[in-house]
Amino acid sequence: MFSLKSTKDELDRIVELAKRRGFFWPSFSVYGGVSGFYDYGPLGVLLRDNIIKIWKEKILSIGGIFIDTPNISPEEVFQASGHLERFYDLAAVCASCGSKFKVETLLQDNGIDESRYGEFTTAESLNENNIRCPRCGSKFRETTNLSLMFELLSRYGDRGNLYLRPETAQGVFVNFRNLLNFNRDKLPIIAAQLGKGFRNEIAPRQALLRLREFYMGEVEVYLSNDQNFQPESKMKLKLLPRDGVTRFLSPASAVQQKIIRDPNMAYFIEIVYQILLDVGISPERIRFRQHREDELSHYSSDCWDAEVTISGEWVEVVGVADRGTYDLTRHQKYSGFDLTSKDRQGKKFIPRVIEPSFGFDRILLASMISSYSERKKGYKVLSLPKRVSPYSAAILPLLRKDGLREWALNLYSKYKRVDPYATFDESGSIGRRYARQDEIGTPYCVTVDYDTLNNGTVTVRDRDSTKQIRIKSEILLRDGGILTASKEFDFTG
RNA sequence: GCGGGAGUAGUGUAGUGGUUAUCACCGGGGCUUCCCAAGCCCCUAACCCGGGUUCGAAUCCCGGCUUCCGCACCA
Repeated sequence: MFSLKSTKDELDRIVELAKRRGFFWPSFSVYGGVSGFYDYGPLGVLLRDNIIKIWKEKILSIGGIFIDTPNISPEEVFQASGHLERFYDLAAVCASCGSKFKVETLLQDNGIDESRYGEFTTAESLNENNIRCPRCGSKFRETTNLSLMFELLSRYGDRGNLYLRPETAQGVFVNFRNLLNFNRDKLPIIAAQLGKGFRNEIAPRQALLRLREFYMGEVEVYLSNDQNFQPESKMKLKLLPRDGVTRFLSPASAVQQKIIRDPNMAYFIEIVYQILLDVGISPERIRFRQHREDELSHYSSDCWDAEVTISGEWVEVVGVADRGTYDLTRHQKYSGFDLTSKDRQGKKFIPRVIEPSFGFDRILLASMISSYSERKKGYKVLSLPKRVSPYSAAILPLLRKDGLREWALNLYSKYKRVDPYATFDESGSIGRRYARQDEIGTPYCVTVDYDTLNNGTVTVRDRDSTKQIRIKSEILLRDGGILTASKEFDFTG
């Protein structure tokens, strides 16, 4: 997965810009920092919210509903989900070199049946069976739990521990009954949740690519037993199925050709693709890769990842997993609660679940990287889609004198009432201000100049072409502000 | 978590035992300027943290933290 890295690659460049301009910063840096955590700065918050809004509106547009459940969950949930079992790796620590190895792997490497796992939970048991450190050949000192879940110190009565959720999905599963009632017993249901997930990564790295606390948007699609979803568009996308042969197909033809087995999966792959394009990731950077059998997580029977190329690596930004009936079956078993639905004949069944799971921090990074380009002498431009950019417009006085500043400030305060996503800048030369706005992706700069004083017109500069038009300033003050007005702008002249 | 590199203003850097700690960009103020990081003047701002060696440490040593590269991990 990892490959060559140039001295100053695209990830480095974006991280440098992001830190400098206030998109994101490493957390707790005044105390030396803690790896795996990043703070969003003022521009990052706006950018992230815009990206999430696009996601949310797309999910709503296909009939989705949203819920919001706690970050903290009791042990029962993760016993049922299988996370406790799968997230608790036992590791052996070498007495000599201090290296840690998963006990499970050690057993495999020593040809010991893994079902005997329970016998090898202590360093003594490993040493007695002559299992030695693969690195230096020494004995093991101890075994420790490597938990990928954050466990809270506060316990939940005598019912076990509390954990920070490693995924938001479980909150949607345990609410299945409520969701079914809400939807008047009808399937399919598209139920989504935006929230944070927490994983105690061993080696978080590469800024927002691997965080310990991150924004997820998980969509749990409960399928009915008959009519569900069919892919529609003819848009072709890059597919890399398990056979390793890359194809360029629409999801619909991929189903016909049996590249994607299930039309529901294909439909959501299509939805995911549209969202990624809408937030500004260029199609050449996107592919959908099917997981290998041995790569599938404990709950899924099929999975297609949306991957984006960043600094020459393919990075997962969305996973579209077929979770089958795994989660509801488990929760029904562990809770004793009826989590079935009824088909038209009144027969009970547990619905199958398709899950598109979005990692917004990575999507944000991919969007920035994909939008980044340089003009002359290091002049940087973020060509983010208009609706994604932190600011919709910057209002600028050409000069600070002769009443231009006052005029611009007045326009700014009126403009903020129709569109609060605007900024004002009067420092430095006009060229410098255009450069600043280009660098943070502001699509339009509105400049108040001497003609404005005479006839109330302003210039509007387009970020991508740097061309300008002149319009009456009142046009900007209509509902929707500049993003609506811009539909009638023509910068080609 | 292991092994190896590296941590100096907001950003990128120079500095190999004694410097008012370099330079550039950014940022701020002023002059100028009727549209694309122009020019001139001024200013703010840094040696990751803790111990040690030394008369003296940004510099050498130890530990921690962070970061990068590789390995492992990424349910």
